[in-house]
Amino acid sequence: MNSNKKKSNNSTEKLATLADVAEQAQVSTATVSRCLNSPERVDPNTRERVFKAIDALSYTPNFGARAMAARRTQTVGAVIPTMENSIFAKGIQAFQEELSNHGFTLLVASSSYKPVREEEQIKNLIARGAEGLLLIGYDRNPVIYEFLRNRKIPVLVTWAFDPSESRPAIGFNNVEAMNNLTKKILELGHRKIGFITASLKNNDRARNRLKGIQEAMKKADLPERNLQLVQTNYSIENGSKAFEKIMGAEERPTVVIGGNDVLAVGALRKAKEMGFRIPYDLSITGFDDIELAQVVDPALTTVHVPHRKMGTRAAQILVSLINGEKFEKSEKLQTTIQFRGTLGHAPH
Amino acid sequence: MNSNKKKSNNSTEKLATLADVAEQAQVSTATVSRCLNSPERVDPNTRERVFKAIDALSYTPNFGARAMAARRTQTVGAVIPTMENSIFAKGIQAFQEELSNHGFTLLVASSSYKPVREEEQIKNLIARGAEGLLLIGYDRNPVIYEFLRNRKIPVLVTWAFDPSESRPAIGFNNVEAMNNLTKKILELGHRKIGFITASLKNNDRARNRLKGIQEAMKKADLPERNLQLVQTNYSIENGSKAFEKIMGAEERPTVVIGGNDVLAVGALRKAKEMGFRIPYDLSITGFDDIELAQVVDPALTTVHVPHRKMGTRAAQILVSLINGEKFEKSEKLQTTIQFRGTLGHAPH
DNA sequence: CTAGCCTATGAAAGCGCTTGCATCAAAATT
DNA sequence: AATTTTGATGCAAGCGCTTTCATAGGCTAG
Repeated sequence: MNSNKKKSNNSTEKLATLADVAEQAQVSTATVSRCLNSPERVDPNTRERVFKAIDALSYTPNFGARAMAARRTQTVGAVIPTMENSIFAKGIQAFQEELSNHGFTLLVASSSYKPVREEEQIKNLIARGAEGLLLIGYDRNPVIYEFLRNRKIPVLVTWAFDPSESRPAIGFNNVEAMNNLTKKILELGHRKIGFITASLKNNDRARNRLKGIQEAMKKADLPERNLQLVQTNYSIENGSKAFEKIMGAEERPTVVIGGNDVLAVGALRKAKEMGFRIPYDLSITGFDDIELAQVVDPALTTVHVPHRKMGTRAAQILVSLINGEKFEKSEKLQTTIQFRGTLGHAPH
Repeated sequence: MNSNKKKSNNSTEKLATLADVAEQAQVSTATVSRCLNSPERVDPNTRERVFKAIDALSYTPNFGARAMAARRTQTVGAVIPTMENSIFAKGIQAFQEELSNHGFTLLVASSSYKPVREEEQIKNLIARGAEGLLLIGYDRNPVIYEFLRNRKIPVLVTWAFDPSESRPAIGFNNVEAMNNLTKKILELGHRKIGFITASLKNNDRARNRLKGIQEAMKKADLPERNLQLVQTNYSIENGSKAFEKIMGAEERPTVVIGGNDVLAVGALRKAKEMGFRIPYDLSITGFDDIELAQVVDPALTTVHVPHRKMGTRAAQILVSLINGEKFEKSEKLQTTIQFRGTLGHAPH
């Protein structure tokens, strides 16, 4: 039946391809391709014919084929721990906006704070052609870094900046940020501290925040047992539970530091439920300064992180890395303490 | 934007391909491919050799090539209005989890509530091989639906259920949900209502929520002018501003309904700032029941939406649609009113 | 022993695009 | 008028994979 080489284009059967467009517009596929990728290189008349054909067939390019032929995808990937709360939302939003200014598309995936899942997602993004990767924090299996290095995929670490690490990063110094906050807390007379943190395992940011607290306490000659810490997953509910646990202990702290705002807000809620008057009976602090922090009552004293700026710069750096520009020095962003209503003097 | 620079030499050595693996393992590419896709069809000894080679070369498949050859991507796309607040987060999370149970990958994109942007994103997802699409709400350019129909891409509408629409959907009835809430509000004696909503344009959910309010008011013989409405973009800040505006009017309402929790929380914050005692002087309600709602003080009375369930079912339905199963009846999920602390009797 | 059937594998034809090189007519230069 | 340059286009070779079809042995059954 089909001895004819030219396939008759039955438009209800298959999707239009570049070749179909070419045929319809009476040009070669090369020309159609050029219309799409560098329109200025084709004659206006031809161009018009081609676009008309594209329209008529409601053709859309096939990304996979394009990527394969051009060996370029113009996409970068990001793996964030979670999308469920908005900790990363603002930064990623800015990242994405800036990326698109540079003609790149962002693919986001989330790892649920699980290293294995992160690894899967990284591979998946690579398979999908990500030309660069944004990763949160430094801490992950070296094998993965090696893998990425072999593939020559630029990686930018963010949400953290550690002067002792050499790989490209843009973020803030978690030790320092928490250290500053703790100093402030100690100045206010607090001597017993509770700390609700994410699991310290596989999480350099959480570990460094802890370190910041410990260093400040040490400097103030406070013994380690004055720090009571509980690890839990990030969620308001878990923050509440952790708070209960801390307050169930023999010697109650006068201040509870949340490893992030979500945890702190959970603690705050439970504290109010339990009848604590914040900040008179007890102080609470957070970290990140997400919207949540401004909305609770009293509003949360927290460490402000320049999310948007971080995202924007991250995009710029990653793009330049992809374009083969030389390794720029990692960038440290400044955090500030955002004083609001939940931090006060230690009760008498 | 690019290209006036010499391209960086980033590949002296190339990445391992299927062919490389084949050579290394002394088999044909067909066999390697089979090892990857249906291992049971190749001899255990051969298989072992192949996997050893894969490992040795740290080979990873190229998604684009695979997609092109197999004409199958096992991915679905979703376009949500925003990632910035967590309105869609929970549902999408569940959607994604269920999808991966079925061997599918999710690609998410956000439209910032802009139709044009949504259209772009839809095309982008299609170009990337999405085999099915999850879209929020019904309201969009028919051309887009037509486009999708031509391409035979199943589309599932969610976050809304409208009995008068015929396309597949899973969600809740926005009219009804808001109608129920309003009835409750009227029962409490309120007669003047403020409504802060997202822009009604291009947003059937917002329009239907409004409709729900109007119908309830009509039934109670309240004139239209008893409803004061302001449209704004979703953000806490905008909620606050809108609230101010409403309260600046001549006749103040005794209850302010937020089109969603984010707006309601903004209103609540401003209300407290302005000295209103909630709910004694004024009632406020939200919609969605996101975490935010539980955390403010007083906690927000809102319409609870079964986010996770919606996401999970959406995944199941979409997968079955992709597998060519026949159009199932759209599914309506039940919303409930979540009474908390911000709704009370109208001040006398 | 031979026909018939598996099973494990390979050869090769695409999938839909980009791009280097070749071509050719028209414009610019001599 | 002859030559060179330029601009617009086509040809065809891949890009890295899957999959049909063919083939070669090894078994089973008669």
